[in-house]
Amino acid sequence: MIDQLKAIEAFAALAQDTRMSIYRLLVKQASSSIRASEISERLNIVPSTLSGHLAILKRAGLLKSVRHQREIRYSADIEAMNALISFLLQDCCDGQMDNCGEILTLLKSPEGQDV
Amino acid sequence: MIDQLKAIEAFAALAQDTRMSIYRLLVKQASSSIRASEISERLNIVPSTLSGHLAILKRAGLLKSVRHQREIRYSADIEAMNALISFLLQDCCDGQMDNCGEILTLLKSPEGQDV
DNA sequence: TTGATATTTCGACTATTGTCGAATTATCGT
DNA sequence: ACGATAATTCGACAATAGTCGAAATATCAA
Repeated sequence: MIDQLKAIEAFAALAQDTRMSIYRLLVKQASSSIRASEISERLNIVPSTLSGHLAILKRAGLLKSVRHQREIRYSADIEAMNALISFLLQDCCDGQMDNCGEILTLLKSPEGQDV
Repeated sequence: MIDQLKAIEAFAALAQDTRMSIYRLLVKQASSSIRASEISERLNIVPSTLSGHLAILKRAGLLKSVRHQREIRYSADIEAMNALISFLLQDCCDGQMDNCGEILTLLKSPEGQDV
């Protein structure tokens, strides 16, 4: 299980508009990774700025990266998202998850739409 | 459904040690609320500092508060946590939630423990 | 090796954040 | 109305964060 420090680092990484956009772009693609330069073009972020944000997201454990020739390809780490959500829920209602039943019901539906 | 701006505000609220501790304390209690002064004592936060943090958490929609005589009682808004988690998952894997199946499996188990 | 492309590091700048003590506002009991 | 208690607002301070351009590093193609 993830600890509070690690969770805060991940939330901080997501609590910024540019980074959230990067992360969501990658989450959307799931397993298929994207070149840094393509992210730069698609979201209109200058390379040096992007590089900093990618480093923060990666240090927070939210992204994985693989060097592929001259490019570096990034992808979202879905397991990390998993761990983050679990952290939020872990002590929820002091273990009486019945109280949080609505969350589980919601999450079981495919789109995750609201009640 | 919550939008990115609102989600970022919530994540930013949670991305800070003192606030995360406050939030987790309240989430643990679920429905039962806690006096501000009690939070102050239990987490050792000076009142003015606590007040600022509570305001941030509340503006982010994560807390509810009720005045009760001279005291103000705070509680976690579980629906908001719900919405936040849904936001993270909403475009996950471009709707092919099969790819994120592990998350759902995990969340269906009572404690939310790791795989 | 040279030139081209992809990405990162560095330094500078401004803006935002977290903390506290002191003063203020709100509510109560008498 | 008065004094006591609960919580918030305000001002100051140091610390951190986000952005960019310029320079540096890494990898490839010829």
